[in-house]
Amino acid sequence: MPRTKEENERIRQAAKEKIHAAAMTLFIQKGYHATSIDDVAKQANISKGLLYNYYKGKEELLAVMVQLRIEEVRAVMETAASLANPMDQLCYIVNGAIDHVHRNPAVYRFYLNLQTQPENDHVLAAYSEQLNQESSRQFEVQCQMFERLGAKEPKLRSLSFSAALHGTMQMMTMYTKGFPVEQMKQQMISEYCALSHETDRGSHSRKDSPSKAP
Amino acid sequence: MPRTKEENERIRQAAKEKIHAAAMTLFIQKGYHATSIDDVAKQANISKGLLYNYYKGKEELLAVMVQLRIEEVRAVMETAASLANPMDQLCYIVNGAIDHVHRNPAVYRFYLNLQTQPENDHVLAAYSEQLNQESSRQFEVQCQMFERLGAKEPKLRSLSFSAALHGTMQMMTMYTKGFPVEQMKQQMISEYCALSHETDRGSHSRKDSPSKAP
Amino acid sequence: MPRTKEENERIRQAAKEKIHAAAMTLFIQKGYHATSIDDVAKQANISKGLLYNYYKGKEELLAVMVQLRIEEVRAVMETAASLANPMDQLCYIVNGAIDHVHRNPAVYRFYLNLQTQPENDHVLAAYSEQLNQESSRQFEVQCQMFERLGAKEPKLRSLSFSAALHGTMQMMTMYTKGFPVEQMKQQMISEYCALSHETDRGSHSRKDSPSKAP
Amino acid sequence: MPRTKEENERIRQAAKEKIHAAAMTLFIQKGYHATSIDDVAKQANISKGLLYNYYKGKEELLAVMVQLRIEEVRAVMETAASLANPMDQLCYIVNGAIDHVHRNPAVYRFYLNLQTQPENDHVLAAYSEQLNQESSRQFEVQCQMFERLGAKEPKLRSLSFSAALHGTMQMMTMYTKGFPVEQMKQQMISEYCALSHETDRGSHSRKDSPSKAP
DNA sequence: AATGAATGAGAATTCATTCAT
DNA sequence: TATGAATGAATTCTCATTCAT
Repeated sequence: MPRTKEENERIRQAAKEKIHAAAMTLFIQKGYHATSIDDVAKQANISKGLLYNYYKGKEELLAVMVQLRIEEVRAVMETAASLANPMDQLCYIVNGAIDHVHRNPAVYRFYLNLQTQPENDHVLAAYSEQLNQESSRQFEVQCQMFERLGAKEPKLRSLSFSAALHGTMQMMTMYTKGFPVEQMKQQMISEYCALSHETDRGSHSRKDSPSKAP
Repeated sequence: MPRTKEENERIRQAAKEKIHAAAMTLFIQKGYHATSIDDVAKQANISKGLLYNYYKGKEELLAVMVQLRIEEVRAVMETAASLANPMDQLCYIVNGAIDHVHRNPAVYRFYLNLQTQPENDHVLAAYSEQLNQESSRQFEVQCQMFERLGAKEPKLRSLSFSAALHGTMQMMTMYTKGFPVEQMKQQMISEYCALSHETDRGSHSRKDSPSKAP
Repeated sequence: MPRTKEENERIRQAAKEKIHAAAMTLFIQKGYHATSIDDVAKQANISKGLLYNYYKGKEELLAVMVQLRIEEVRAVMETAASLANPMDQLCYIVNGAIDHVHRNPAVYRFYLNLQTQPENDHVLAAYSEQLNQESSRQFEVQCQMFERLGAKEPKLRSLSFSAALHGTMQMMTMYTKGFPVEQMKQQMISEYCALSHETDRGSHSRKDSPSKAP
Repeated sequence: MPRTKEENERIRQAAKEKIHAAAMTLFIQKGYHATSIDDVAKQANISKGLLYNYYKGKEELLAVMVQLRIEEVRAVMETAASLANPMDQLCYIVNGAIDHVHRNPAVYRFYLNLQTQPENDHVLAAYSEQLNQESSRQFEVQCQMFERLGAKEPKLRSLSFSAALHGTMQMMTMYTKGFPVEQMKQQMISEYCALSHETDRGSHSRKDSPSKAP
């Protein structure tokens, strides 16, 4: 007697999940190029053939990872956007991003690595591009937050915020031990997530520093 | 008649230089993995065999690039360190770094990619590590600059500066067109390269933001 | 309640037939090598597993096709042989063969392809051989027809007839459109299926053409 | 010291020839599908890698064979066409074709096998098509020969001739031993390569046999 | 009888590296 | 010094076949 449709579906999903998890582990650990399909199959405890039953090839495994990442990031932004006021929203972003990298630096490292792939690497460029596009989309949302916050030049402010945030995360992946996570978070928050901030500093600001213009 | 020793040496150096330039061009353009030795030899207009005469293999070509990068960065830091006052020093760093990325985003992108290589990629990890170590060294020097500047928490300040700087450069490699380079530079400068800055802002700082504590 | 023996058998036969038809369609369409077991199962709307329940493997599907072909050809020859006079017999063969190819060139093409399989292809050679043997058997029967027809050298005449017939069919599979089917048929018939023929032409025949010697 | 350009070229040509010969031997012996690249390399006594240095893949080896075949066939037709009178031309074709198959039945068998490849086999169809096109081209030339010979319906006559010739060759590949080669050749010649032929037989021809109509 | 998940052997292809010249 | 022919290990991918359910 054959298995029921549902049971098969369950088995399929479980296998796909197992493979995907194995790929993710290895890609993050050893990198995309350094991981062979054989490695993935072995890690997932299945045969190469089965892997190909579920995924078209190595590239599709990466595609799935990228897709999931995009959804993950989008979810964070949506949660942030749903918060009542822009201060909380930005705080949420800072905390979420930094905590996430803190818990799992290799993951951020992996995606940053992917995003910095040379544009002419025909295998990876597409995924790099996808991640970049998602970043752009987030950036738009962020700009609105700074607008609501009353920033004089919300775009510039948002860019500056993103730079500081990603720079911080980048550092975290490189100097894992002893990184003053909390302090950096606090600084980001006091710098960017305070309503009064710009107004306060406005009185001292200089003409050539538009985002902090008086 | 045979060439003189000097001439031979000159020829060797020229050849090595040609090869190295070819490798650099291609690695940056297509990435390390996507570039084959054949590609490099062709780009350098020499034979594969000759390439192996000068370099032990593909990896050594990368090693040379990393070495040169380290020297380049070190030179910038030394020049900066030689300037009279910390404000100028930091200004010099900001301008140098950002202008450099602005002129050639792919180069920064390449090295950032290398630096974010997974730690278990046995081929690339060593070079990634080297770059990271050099960054650490720079960081020490930077800390001294902030110390001389009178920063209350020079280490934290330096870290924050580095984060902002690298974050900015990272963004530049991803959104090349229309990036407000000058504005971002000005902001970095007004934020970090002013003596009065911390003092000024000290009066508004909050307890939970240690780096800006009075 | 369980099915009766007969019903079971009926189901089995129906399934086998379905599978075999699917295989035949695909083999003829795409060729034996280019058709996968998966393709066949899908075309037959059954599972791979069931296919293996009925047939030992891909090769057996081919064996069945070959067997059926042999029976088909044999039936034609038997019908022909049952006709009253050799003229009708040969006419029947010509008409039957050419019409069949005309209606379905791909089928003849397929079997011709199989028959021209290199002898050392261990998978297909056996089937190629079987078809050839059947051809030999037919040839014997044909020879008798030419004998009854009064041909001077029945074997040679039969060979010539077979060559002309198979040559015509071969051409038909290669130039489907615009092939002068009826004219070719008529020519074959007037050349080979007339009692008077050889006698008639005998008067002009030359010494070096033994089969047409008076 | 490197080899001279010429020497390299010689080496390259020799290797290509060796590979091509090996491929040809095996393809003819075991068939295209049953021959692996490994087989070819082994037969040629070289490494797989070298094979790929010279040929893009298995398919290109086939392409070369097809190309050579086309040239070979074309050369025969050109020589034939250069003969003084159509009788000699057709004689030359008959003798050339049949002798060739007689000496090497497997070769004709191979190309016939290729030409009868199912049209939907995407790998082989293109080559099958090429051979067919070349056959068409030859057919045109042949028609002119029959025209010069004064045939009433040169096209039909040419088709009939081709059918008889290819049919004969087909038979030869299937019943190698004891095939009455010379007799068949003589018959073809007396049937098709005689000026008087059609006129002679014209008196007996029947209405329904257009190519032999008076 | 029926299913399709799972296997693994085998095929094609790439490419860093070596070596004879 | 300089060349490029030659190698073979590593990798991706396919598919006939098995087997638990």
